[in-house]
Amino acid sequence: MAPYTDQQPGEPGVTLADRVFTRLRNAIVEGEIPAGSKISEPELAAEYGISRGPLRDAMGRLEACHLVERRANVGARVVSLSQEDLLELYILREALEGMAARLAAERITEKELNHLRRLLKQHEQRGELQEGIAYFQKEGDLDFHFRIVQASGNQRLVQLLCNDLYHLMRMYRYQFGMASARALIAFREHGHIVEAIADRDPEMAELIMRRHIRSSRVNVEMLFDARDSLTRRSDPDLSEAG
Amino acid sequence: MAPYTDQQPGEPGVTLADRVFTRLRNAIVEGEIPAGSKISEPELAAEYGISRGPLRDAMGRLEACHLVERRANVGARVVSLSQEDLLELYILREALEGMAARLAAERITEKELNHLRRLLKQHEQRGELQEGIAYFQKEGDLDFHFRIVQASGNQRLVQLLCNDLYHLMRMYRYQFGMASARALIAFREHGHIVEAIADRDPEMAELIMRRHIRSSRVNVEMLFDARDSLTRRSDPDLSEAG
DNA sequence: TCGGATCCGATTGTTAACAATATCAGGTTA
DNA sequence: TAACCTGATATTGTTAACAATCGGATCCGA
Repeated sequence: MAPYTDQQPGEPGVTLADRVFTRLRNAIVEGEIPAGSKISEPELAAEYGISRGPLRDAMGRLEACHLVERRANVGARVVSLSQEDLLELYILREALEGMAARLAAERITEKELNHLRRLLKQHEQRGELQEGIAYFQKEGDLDFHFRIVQASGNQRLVQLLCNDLYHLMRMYRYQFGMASARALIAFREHGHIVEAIADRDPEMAELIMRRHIRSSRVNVEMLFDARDSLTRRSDPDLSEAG
Repeated sequence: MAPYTDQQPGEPGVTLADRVFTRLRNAIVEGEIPAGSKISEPELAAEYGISRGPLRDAMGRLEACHLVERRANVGARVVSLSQEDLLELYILREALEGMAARLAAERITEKELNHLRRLLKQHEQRGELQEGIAYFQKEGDLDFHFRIVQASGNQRLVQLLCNDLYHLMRMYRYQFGMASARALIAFREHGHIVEAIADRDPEMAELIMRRHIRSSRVNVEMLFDARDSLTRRSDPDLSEAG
């Protein structure tokens, strides 16, 4: 299981609300509860065999990590992912992970560095890259980014990226299924990032990390544009309807 | 009232939990409820004239913005601010607001630009700067940063900075009372930032904003170091005790 | 036929009582 | 004396019932 998912599914997790929160988050991220769908409190409570109290608690936390949206006296819905929002996420990651790479280059330990190298080697040997799909879908990519952020030593950075943003990224991947020819390129860029960090070159590490994430964003942007023009061609209504 | 506080104190705010959340957040940020103090649910509930349900809801939200920390079956405490944590916050701001300045330089409207210029002029005319204290304490500083972030047009950036980080910054200011000789310098730097944005120079805008925030951080760091060496001299225990 | 008011049903927000857990004081034993 | 166990107490987590609000269907009038 990915290191940034803070709990095994079966693991206790002190309180009822804790456990339900973790289960719900997984269910939402992996699409088991569809994006944009309404969530009924009594229904879900019954399904999980608890009362509405702890469920509402869990819902509150899900709202805090932007996985559900609530309106008073109306109810909660799973967030519906938009292209614009995904692009905004990439902007945030560019800023935050760029800084994380810089800090990592300053403070990383030899042990963490070796972890990183081993991770890259694993990715290489698994032969996942040639197939293209796996690197993104199996979240080897996020694993890598996660370790860099941890190496930054900035707890607030770790917390923000790993508790909120990465789960959202995972959700987008499950929903949009982002496989692309960039897998191999991305893998090579990861190598360059590790090199810069190993060289203790903060400037370079930040620069490459930012370029890396920006390239991902541009790639996604192009995919969206392509898809948009396709759907527009097959749904001619959209281009004229008033 | 500062534009990033999303609600007037007396304003309804649809639900009980909403109102209590806002009131509690203010009380904590302004130090009315002291940092590090334990929070008793029954006690607070009685004080605010509500039951524990909505109070717990509010507490959950406060936990989400890192203003209180909870441990299951033990209780909640107001966060206790540490120097390390404040420095971490500055790192985050450097990354995020640097990016915000870059985006603002790309997309700001003339209207927003005029707002910014007017704000600076107000700060100048009020003569708050000469006294040094006011610019930070009265939050003219945060008002300025807030507008830049808004001009970035990135909703996620806005949300993250204005709902969480700025409230924490305010809390630090109330608690540590950060007045410094940097007020006048900071004001001039704000001017340079607006210039870069007005020139539509994203690279420069980000550079200056980052340098601006980093200078604040270094300044705070020096203040801490000075204070530490002082207390160490007057509390000789600390330097030897095992 | 269309627009709007009104009622009904369902859902959410709130409350108060109940259960489970941790803290702390006191006593016991090595 | 110190460490450990034990029980009382208070606090939190959980539950189920109650109140308030919203959305939609129905009915009425123009």
